[in-house]
Amino acid sequence: MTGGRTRPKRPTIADVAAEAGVSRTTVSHGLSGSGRVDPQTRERVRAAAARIGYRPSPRAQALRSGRSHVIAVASSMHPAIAGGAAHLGFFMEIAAAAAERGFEQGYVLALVPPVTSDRFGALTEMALDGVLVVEPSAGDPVVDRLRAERIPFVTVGRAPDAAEEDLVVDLNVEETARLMLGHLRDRGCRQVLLLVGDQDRESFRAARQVWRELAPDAGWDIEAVTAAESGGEAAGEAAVRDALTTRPDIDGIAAWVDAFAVGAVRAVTGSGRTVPGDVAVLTRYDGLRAQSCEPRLTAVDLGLGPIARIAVDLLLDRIEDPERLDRTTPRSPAPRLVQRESTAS
Amino acid sequence: MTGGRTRPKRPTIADVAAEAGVSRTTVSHGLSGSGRVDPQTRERVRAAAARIGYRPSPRAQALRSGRSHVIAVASSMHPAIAGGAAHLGFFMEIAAAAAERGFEQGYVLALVPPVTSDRFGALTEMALDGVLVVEPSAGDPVVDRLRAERIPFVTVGRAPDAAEEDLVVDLNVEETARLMLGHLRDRGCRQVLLLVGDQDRESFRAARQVWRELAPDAGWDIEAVTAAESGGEAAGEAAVRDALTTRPDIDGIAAWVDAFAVGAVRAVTGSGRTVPGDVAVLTRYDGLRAQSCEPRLTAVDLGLGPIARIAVDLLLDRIEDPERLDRTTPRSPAPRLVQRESTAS
DNA sequence: CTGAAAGCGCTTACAG
DNA sequence: CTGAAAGCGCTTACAG
Repeated sequence: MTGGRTRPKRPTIADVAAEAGVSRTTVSHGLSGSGRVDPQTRERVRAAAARIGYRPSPRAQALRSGRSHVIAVASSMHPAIAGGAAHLGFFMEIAAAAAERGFEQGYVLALVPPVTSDRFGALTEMALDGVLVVEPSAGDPVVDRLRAERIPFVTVGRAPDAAEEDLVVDLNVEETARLMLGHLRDRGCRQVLLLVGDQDRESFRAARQVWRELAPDAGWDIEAVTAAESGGEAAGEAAVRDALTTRPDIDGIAAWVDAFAVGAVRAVTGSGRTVPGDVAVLTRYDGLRAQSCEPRLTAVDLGLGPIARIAVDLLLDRIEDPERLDRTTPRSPAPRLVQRESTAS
Repeated sequence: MTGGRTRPKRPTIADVAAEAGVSRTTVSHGLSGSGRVDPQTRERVRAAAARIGYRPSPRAQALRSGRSHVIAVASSMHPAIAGGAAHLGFFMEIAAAAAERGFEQGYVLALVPPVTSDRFGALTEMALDGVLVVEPSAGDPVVDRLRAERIPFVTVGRAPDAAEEDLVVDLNVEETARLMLGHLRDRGCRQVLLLVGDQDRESFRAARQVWRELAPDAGWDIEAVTAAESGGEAAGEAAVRDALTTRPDIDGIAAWVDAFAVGAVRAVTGSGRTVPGDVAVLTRYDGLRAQSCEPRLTAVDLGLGPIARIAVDLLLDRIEDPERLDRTTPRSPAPRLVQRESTAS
């Protein structure tokens, strides 16, 4: 008993085999339930495994099976938007729900932080079985990378340049746009400013399209305005400040990004106007930003939780059967307008 | 050329060896930079690898090295608190910062959702190199599990029953308690109610202790009140409603959980009193909840981002050198009181 | 400087 | 029903 005690190595399947007096094959079958094993033998194997505290090595299983049981959620959105000052919002809400669903199914969900393109390589250095991509833009670098590396992925929201074979969970962008812009119209807004991000995303496209549909009858004639997604609240504020100078008749603002909406309120207030008295403001994503803004913002409940779950299930289907042809996606929950003070009449 | 095209298998190190006309050993050395390889040979290997699009298999590397390069962040806090209605808050703020730091270091961060104890087994079925545990309670089941499985972990905040050898990043609980309760005292509160969660956490202990220190001089004589962490805002509201009935002289409330603070404000308002006119309210964590509450809540900026980074670095040190004895932890940033309307004089 | 061989810990045809 | 053997794709002593 001289010499330091060596750290006890964790038992392997060979140890169980020795303990139970059977082969490794039989241990594997006995423990996993695959193949036919005599019930008595199986019981012996189980007991032996329990006795020595055996737990199969996930790393070995991963190599053998090609599955790491790790999925990830990624976004090409700029950190200022994806995370926000307090690192919260759209992205994290999806991540939290996806993590929960994944865990239920035996997968762990990794958070890929918003990174610059030179770090995308790292994405494929990790053993990811699949990836959820949140609101991809046209030519999204994350999507490109995933496609090139043949890593299964599902987009939450359709990329404007989505390929036929891409798996997509719809964000109901058109319906959402109708809810928002229809609300401003019904409320009687005479001149509605549309404020979207500078990336080419499907939700922005839908916003523009629906705006154009409604504009003629409603008498709206302002061009949509764009703000840098990387600019966050300040960018939204600047854009609206400029717009109000050029077009003092604006009495409604639909800001597609919640950070922009907060900036929009500041710009309106800063110009001596009131919300909603002089200008009504609403935004798409009903997160804490919308709820914490003063006044509280009318926004859309997109059902991000259920949507994230659907996306995870779809991704796991694809991972577990990469050849399946069925690409029908369960319907996403319908978006719902949550009216608050910012558009009160 | 009959038969369907078979899916091209991704190249392995053997393919590179063949392409470059060297052994697998040399490819491995050449690509990783380990061992000595003739520069010319190395270049040939690099070129061959690039030509056939070789990427080392992370799963094989994981088995060989025992490192999956996946770390996780977990919490035993109840979902209602850890996640909250919109799935945000304390936990996610730490997760976001930790994910960023981990990614920089070549690790991916997984989100372990708040789960019931019967699912903790799943924790060890995943190939995790290490885990960050957020604010463990005494007897925390996640910590127990990790210890039993010898999985490296770092706690963010000290467990009341932390072992000597545990790695801990301090949350400065005592300093935080002094900031909060000192502020209420300095503001002139005559009777301060302390509201903490029903789990045994270090931060709650510090709150009680500092309260007891200040109470004699300040003339405070109410026992601290506890609310079920699983009850969220409603639990906080109920607890404060009861307290106000028994002790109508309460003019200050320090709610250690932000959800409780929101409930506290409701209870105060619901009793016909005003915040901060009749009762001042403050809370520990300065998240969106504190900022979005009406009125906005005085709270403490704990520096969760920097703290999460420190925790990740500590965890990776431990993972990469499990035997190291040095347990000194970098100092966490000092907490800072953020004064808002809820405690205005 | 280069390579043959062992081995990380499993699972899965394949024989018996 | 049970087991010997191959193999997933690497890396690392060890020889040469």
